[in-house]
Amino acid sequence: MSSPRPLRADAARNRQSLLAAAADEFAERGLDASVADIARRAGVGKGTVFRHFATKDDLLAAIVIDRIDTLNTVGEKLLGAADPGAALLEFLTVAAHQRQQRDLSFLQEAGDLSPEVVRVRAHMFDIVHRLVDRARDYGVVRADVTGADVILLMCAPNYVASYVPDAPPDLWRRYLAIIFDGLRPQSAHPLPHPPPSVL
Amino acid sequence: MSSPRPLRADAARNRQSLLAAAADEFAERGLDASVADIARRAGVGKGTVFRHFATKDDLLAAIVIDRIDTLNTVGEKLLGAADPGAALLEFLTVAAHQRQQRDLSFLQEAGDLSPEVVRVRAHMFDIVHRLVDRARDYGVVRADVTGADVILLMCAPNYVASYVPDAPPDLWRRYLAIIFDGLRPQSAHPLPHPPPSVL
DNA sequence: CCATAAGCGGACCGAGCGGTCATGTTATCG
DNA sequence: CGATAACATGACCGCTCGGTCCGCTTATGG
Repeated sequence: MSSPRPLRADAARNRQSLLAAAADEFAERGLDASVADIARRAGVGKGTVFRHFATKDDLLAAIVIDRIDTLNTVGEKLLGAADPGAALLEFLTVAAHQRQQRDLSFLQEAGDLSPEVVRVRAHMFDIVHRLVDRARDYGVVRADVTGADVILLMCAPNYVASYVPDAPPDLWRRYLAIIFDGLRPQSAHPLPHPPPSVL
Repeated sequence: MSSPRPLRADAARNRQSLLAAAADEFAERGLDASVADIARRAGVGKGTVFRHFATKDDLLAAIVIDRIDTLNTVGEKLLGAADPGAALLEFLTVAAHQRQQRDLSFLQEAGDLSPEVVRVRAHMFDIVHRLVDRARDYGVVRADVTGADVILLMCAPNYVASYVPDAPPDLWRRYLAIIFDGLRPQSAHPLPHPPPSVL
């Protein structure tokens, strides 16, 4: 599984610099941040980027996989929490907090996503489904909402907040709260469209 | 105000073809649809695009202005509706229905937006604020939600629905309903962040 | 300390973009 | 109908992008 030869010391350092720089750059300028800018920010040459990541998408995938993985770890723990409603809200908070400023839209760009991304993403989807099921049984999520709905709504708070020019960094919390209130049974009105089957 | 010379017949035809083609192309491929593709779709040369619209952004602006304008007309009428709650929901439905498939994100790209866009957008913002105020007084929108909140949340349903690969064209209605339920007083929990002041 | 392989850098490439322009075409009107 | 101004066209320009490649540097193990 692990590579037979460990990385050289400087190579390992550069790899970390690159991941950090890329995460920042993607966060600030969206997914069309240029590889050259990322390299400059990391203090390395452009060639070095492609030595570590065969393609720009691979670099993005590495970041995304890391984020989803830590999110999954949080999710697994929350599956055992005492209050399933608070657990779901906490999970969504961590998720939104993680991809700060800009959505990395790792769900998009269908077709050309690596098997590894597909794997961790599927794992995350499963966790969300179970968190939602528990919260629904517990009575804090309305009966007609599915895990797929929550997965889709998960990125909305960051997206919405990104529209205000100099947004305070926690503005997304406000919209997460509003959307979460929409998931509760108390205000539930009949939904005009069935949930999506896939995801 | 109006141009002194009317357009020649063929020029007027091409202009309409271009607007329609651009609207379709932007809807399908987002705002990085190429001018060349738009021209091909409209059945004209690339140079013709720039004869009618000095820049790609101007073309986008023309579409956006038209859409916001018709939305504003609907909004004005709804300001006099009997049921302010239904009026607000109807407005949001029309808004979401209009920018089908993809968000044109006319709020973004701050800085380089034409004065005309700023004008009609400001008008729309005013209408939303009044619709929300009326709905709040009527008791169908929670006390701690502002017009700015609704403006920001307005594009979310389309955004959310755009993530599912082969989404049914009306899926956004489901998420508009959920988000709208989040705006109702029945499920309101305290919001963790103040509303944005601008907009 | 040296030999060597791993790693690095940045000039370079082809593709695609928004936008321009000289040349050819056509609607319009006296 | 003919003169002319308005219009259309697509080759072309400059630019930026993701990705390549080869000559140079440097960490590493014996």
